Amino acid sequence: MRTQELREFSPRKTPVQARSGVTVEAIQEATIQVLLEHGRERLTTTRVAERAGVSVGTLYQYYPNKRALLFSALEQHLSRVGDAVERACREQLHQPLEPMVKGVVEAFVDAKMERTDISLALYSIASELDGEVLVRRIGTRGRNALATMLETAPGVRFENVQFTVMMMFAAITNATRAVLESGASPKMVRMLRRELVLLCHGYLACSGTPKLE
Amino acid sequence: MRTQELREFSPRKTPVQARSGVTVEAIQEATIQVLLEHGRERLTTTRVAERAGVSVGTLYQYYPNKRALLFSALEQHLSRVGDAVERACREQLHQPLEPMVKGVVEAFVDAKMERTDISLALYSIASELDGEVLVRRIGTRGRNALATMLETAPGVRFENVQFTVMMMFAAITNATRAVLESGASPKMVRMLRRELVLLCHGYLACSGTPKLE
DNA sequence: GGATTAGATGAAGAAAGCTTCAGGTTTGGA
DNA sequence: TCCAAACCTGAAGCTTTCTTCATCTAATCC
Repeated sequence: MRTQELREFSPRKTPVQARSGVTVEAIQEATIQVLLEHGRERLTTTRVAERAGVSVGTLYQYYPNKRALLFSALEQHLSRVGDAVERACREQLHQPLEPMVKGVVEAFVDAKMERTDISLALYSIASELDGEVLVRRIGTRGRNALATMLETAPGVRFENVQFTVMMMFAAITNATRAVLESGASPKMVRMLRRELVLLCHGYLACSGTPKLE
Repeated sequence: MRTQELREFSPRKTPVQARSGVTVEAIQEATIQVLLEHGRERLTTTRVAERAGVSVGTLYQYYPNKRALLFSALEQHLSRVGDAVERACREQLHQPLEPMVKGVVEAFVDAKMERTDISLALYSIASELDGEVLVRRIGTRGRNALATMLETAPGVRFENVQFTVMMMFAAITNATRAVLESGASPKMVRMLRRELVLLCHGYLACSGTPKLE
């Protein structure tokens, strides 16, 4: 499954000359734009190509099929966010709960808000069959990093870290989504950051039990 | 938009005889089954009809088009959940925070778990263009009920109830979704209930400020 | 029991979109 | 300058799916 998936979605040709590099980037950007403007239902390869200023044939030289196009967009975005979260978790090892939460929330929200248009556009394709796989894969990566981090928190122990992390992760991702979908004004984003820290920290404080070192 | 939407999605014919009532129910059930088995991408009207044991023509006598079929399924489910939440909120007016949270969480989780297959199947179509509208509409209903309830909590005041509720709502819905998507074993569901109460109550306790009556 | 209405059928028309491929253009090195 | 490789084009084939409608069967009422 894994190999087949890679074969089905891997690019046909890697850009060599500069112009094709430009072309691929134009296609990627056009994918997002079309997704935002017309929605997933009405995203067609022809329309994406048109928007990118190239012909359909060109699109098919770099992506073996339509799903690969969407898959690639989602993959790029998700791994960027996943990396940011993992990095934040690594940096907060052995810190007290509060900075841990703050670091992770900050990293996640920042990563999502860097390109709000991309984040928004991709929600709709994340529910596609192949998208789900990616979301789950990267989600697991993030949750594992979170769990590992939490276990190093001094003075606290969690009964079931996996579950606790799942709850926290669900809250963080969906609250961020809600803010994105309601416009993501700077004020909203500021509130989101603050309230997410409150929520997660409050939860962890209730959920964890004191531990004697 | 509202009228047109109603026209486009409203049934063509209302069942009169008993046998057609059975037919419509079979179609509704088949929709869920096909959604679960094949996914939204490969849900076709022909397949649904086949699964329901009727012909396509019959399906089209009760639903003007494919989207109406999905819309109807989602609508039924969402309003059932929405009603449950509204009822719970009404019942907990003027109660302390803890029972409020408990009541709402219980009601929501119960409603979602009553038919886990339906809940699961519908996530994929909630992101359809028309689905989003419904989700938002019912979501707003739920959030308003929650806000109204919270404002009657004795001894607490919230700076920005709307935002607080949005956070809580996002956490509740997505944590439930995560549990559903990972199988929703009875043990998991029990933990979900408990942890959601912890999370929400912890958050509200941190977020609210004491109020002198 | 005959007429009227409700319900069911499924082949076929129509539309839409994905993908290919034969042939053209541009680039860059020899 | 010339050629091979990289790149681009877009009309057309192919497939898939939605939706209709002429026709048939079953139920209901008088």
